[in-house]
Amino acid sequence: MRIGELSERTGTPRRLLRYYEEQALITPTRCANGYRDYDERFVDRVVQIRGLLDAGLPTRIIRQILPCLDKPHVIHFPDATPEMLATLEGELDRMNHRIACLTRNRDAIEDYLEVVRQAKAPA
Amino acid sequence: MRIGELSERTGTPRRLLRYYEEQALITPTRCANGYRDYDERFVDRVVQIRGLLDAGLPTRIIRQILPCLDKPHVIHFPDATPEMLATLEGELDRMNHRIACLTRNRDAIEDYLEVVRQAKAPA
DNA sequence: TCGAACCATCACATAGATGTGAGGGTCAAA
DNA sequence: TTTGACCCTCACATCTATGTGATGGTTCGA
Repeated sequence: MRIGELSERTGTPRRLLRYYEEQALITPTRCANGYRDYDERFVDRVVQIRGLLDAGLPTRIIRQILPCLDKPHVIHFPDATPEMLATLEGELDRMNHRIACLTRNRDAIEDYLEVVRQAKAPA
Repeated sequence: MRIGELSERTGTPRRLLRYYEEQALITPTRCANGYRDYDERFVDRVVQIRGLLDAGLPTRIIRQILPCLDKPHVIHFPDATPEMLATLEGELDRMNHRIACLTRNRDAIEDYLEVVRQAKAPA
């Protein structure tokens, strides 16, 4: 599929699809005429990238963790250098912090909304 | 306490403590000489702000949710306008998405590391 | 064959969080 | 009283993710 369709199906501006490519997060092939050519798998990939960006991860980190997220890990054994693994463990840590922080605050907001609703409903 | 101590205790550059104030996330009092004066509660507050920023929330949103996170909700009933509540529900939603996305990817990274360790250990 | 609707690259602009430094007060301890 | 370590307020710089538009090529149906 071409960039326009991927853009529509992922709700992502074309500009950003090109940007993600520039950041080496996705690597579409090219048609004879130079148009980018994306296969189906890019849909999920892009959604995932956007989710991670939205969660505060920079492209630099996303670029590092994306290869680990493809189903058959087997292929990626060789390129797992010790520094790479250390980076990943560090990111894992930071992600856990993020999750904890978000969860804590989400729960607090939920509590708040709950209390407010209680106060309004019986009025 | 003054800005320097708060900075050290929270690991936050002074510059940012002033920025958070400018963004109305914290409102320290002032000493007679113009120095900012923070009480104990600002330590947790700043840590919380940083956590939320790190998790991808902009100051604009953080400013809105912070008041809901103080323990006695009771005080904040009156200022809960319908739009405000709608905003909060929307943010709740986005936070849940973020949490889901982060959790999914964290688990995937964990799996990956697990597999890599399995492959290295018995070698 | 022409126009609409795609696509390409390039470049400049913006917004938010943060870095850095200039120029200048305050205050306590030597 | 001077020095060093604080503090203040600007103001400009930087980085990352985005917006926007200029300029031009490709394709396809009227």
